[in-house]
Amino acid sequence: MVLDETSTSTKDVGTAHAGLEPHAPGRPRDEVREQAILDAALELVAEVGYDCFSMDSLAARAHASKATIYRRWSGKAELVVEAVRRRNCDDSSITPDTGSFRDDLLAFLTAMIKVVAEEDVALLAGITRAMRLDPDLSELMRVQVFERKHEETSRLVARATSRGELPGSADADLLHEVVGALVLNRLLLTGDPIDVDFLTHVVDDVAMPLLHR
Amino acid sequence: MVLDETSTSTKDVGTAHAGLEPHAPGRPRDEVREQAILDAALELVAEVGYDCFSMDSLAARAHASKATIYRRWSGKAELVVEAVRRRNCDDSSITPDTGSFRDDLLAFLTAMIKVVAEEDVALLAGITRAMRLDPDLSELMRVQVFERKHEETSRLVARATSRGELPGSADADLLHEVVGALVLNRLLLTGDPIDVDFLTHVVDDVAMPLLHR
Amino acid sequence: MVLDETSTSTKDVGTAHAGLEPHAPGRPRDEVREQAILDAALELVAEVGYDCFSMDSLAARAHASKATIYRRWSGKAELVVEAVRRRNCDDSSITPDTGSFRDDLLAFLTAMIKVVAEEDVALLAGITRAMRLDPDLSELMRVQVFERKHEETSRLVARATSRGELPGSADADLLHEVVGALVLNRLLLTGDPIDVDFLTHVVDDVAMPLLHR
Amino acid sequence: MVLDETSTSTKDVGTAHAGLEPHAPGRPRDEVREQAILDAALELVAEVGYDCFSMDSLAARAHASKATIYRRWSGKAELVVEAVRRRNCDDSSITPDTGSFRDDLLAFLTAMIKVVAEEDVALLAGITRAMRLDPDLSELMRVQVFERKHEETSRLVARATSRGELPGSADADLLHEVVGALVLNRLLLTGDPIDVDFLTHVVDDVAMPLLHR
DNA sequence: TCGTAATCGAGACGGTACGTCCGGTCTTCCC
DNA sequence: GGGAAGACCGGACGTACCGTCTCGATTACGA
Repeated sequence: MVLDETSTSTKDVGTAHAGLEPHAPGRPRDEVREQAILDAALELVAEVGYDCFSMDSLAARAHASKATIYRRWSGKAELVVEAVRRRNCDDSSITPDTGSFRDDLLAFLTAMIKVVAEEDVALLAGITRAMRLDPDLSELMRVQVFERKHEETSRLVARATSRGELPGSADADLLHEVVGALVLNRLLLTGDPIDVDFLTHVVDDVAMPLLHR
Repeated sequence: MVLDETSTSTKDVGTAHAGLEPHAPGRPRDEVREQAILDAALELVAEVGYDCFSMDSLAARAHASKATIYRRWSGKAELVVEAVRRRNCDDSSITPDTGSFRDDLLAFLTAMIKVVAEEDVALLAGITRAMRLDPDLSELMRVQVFERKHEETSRLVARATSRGELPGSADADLLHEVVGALVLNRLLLTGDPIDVDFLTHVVDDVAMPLLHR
Repeated sequence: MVLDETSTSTKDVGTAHAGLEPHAPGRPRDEVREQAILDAALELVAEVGYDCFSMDSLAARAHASKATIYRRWSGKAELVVEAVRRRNCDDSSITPDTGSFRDDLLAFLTAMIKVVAEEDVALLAGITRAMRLDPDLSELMRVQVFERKHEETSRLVARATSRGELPGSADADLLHEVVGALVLNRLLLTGDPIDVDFLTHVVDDVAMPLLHR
Repeated sequence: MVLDETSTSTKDVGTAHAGLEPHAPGRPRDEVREQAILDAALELVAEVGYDCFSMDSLAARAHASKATIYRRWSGKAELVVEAVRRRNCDDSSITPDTGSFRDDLLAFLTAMIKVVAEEDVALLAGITRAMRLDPDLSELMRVQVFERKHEETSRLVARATSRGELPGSADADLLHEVVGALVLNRLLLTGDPIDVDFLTHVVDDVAMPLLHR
């Protein structure tokens, strides 16, 4: 399975190199256990932070033994990175189309917030320091949490431009940068809630003016 | 001085009721040691993060005994909070006046960056998770790092408005929010350098358009 | 052998109830570590003395963690005593046979002194206080240092009695008690050297008169 | 300097060897404090034992500062020794005279035991190690605890000799050595109680036979 | 009547060791 | 292979004592 490729991560020793493997001796690993461990890892990072989460507590929460964990990953860092990478990405958020770019953007942001909220911000807060030490983890996290929305933002802007709602100079990248920054600012620094009022403020006071020149 | 008010922090017993205090018996606490400990604490939080810094390493770095530390603070949390609160705030940054609001803003941001940079971002990253658990610490940190610039930003905008450079509708609070968010975004999430190019981008692509409507 | 009984000392839980023990769960204790710790303890006691040796230095020298040490022994005293108890007891001191009881006794005491000397007296002095708090410890130490010689003393006296050198009333226990006491007196109280002159004095002025009535 | 004289303390109680001493400048030491400290030290040793009593607790109980203590004695051992040395030696133990040497000796030992018991043995045990490091201390302790009885023993023996109860060869020194050793042996090593049975054993099985040849 | 100098109680100081606990890893059982 | 249990090393924890130092206050001289 390709799964092995991902799971063994970076320093994969190259065990599963074919596909017709005659089936390794002994009992095969339980994929269910693997996923349970990764899920528990994400929960714990969100709850207590990267530095403070222990393999003991992970084992307890995932109902797995520490031996089972260390059989798959070499340590905490590798485990967390893979957990972040494999997060369930149900980007089922269909780009809305209300006919008005402003309303589309507001709807999109509202939907996004539901996904990012609490869950991600805790993860982000828990992993902030680790990110500063590991550029790969940093990049991964950034892409995971924010970059996914980039493409959709571009789609939204392009559609509005083609409809003549926005001028050709409208910069989707800038929009993405600024909106993302404002959201992050609330999430990590001020701690104020991310609600409809805030999003309306973002859209009307920042996004729209910027896109119209 | 108000400083005394703040410095005696949380557990101020309220002894200092005048200035003629009858003076406690025994050898007085050494303020120098206190400051050395707080300084070392900030360094350590910046270097290894809140969760990973140990009282032993703090004692070693501050050339203090653990007893001396525990005599003043009950534990790590209390100590770090006070360390953050008492940081040296040499806000000697005189508001620049080049005649052009754009240049003033750019100069101001450039100066600000020199202060915030590295020093604060490491502290911020180290303390991010702790902030989520302690709203007071969060608020403290926010004020410490960002809020101080709020007033100065307002001054800048007011001057430009009175000179007719900016319209009366120019919103200094909005400017502060957006600029701060963009900087934070770079500091914590993307990790890209905060240089002149970036600040020019912020001023010309975001700040100026927003202020002119 | 009964030796095992004694060796597990005080806190023997009594698990070894046959040989088919159902076996404790988890990783078994490492006998090698145990021995390494005991060896290091004896070295340290010899080098810096009982009271100047710290559990930290012991852990460092034995390349063991303090947890490993405290898992087995409750403290320094208990540990050192077991180290002493388990040290290789090359009681190879063959009972001498010169044909004369007096000379046999003198030779025996001389040999004994070489073993007990310095090494044990320092330990004895260091542990005296601990002995007063823990009767088991006291008994252990007493047996270690003095009781071993009891049997041999008895043998010596029995042989002399059967040869007609000593009257049937000769009391080996009394001999052992008095001689041991005199030696201890010098070791701990007066500090005078335990040399041939002293031993001769003990034999001629005390032991012989007592045995002959 | 006279300072050295006073500061070396221990072995020099009566510096006031005339009354015309040039007199040191500054405030003279308070003899009352000195005695209060020594008294408190003896109390503490009796209550918690030599090794469990701390200089802090001593300072607290004597209402003295640690500086005051360390100004006079260099450490715990020296202090305790002086406390012992200076304690009220109501050697009022009138040498008994029952008409029989055996009964006199037994009565004397019984009286002696009451004095030495518990109080001294704890001190002895606690200080054993310190004694090994400081010969002066050792000698002091030895004289304090045992030597005082030497003279009385001699008197007893002399009287019995003159009465014809004991042969002229009776050796009082030997008696003192052996009896002292046997008592010490019980006190420190075996821990068995020092009761009438034991003293009778000492007198009848050891002392009497030795004195009669 | 001062000034000097050493005392006093109180307690902070840097260190060191304590015994406990936890984290990450390894090692044994048994299924 | 998998789970459970627990030993392993390392190291941080907070406490206690050590012996020294530093306060302000006190106390005796000698000027």
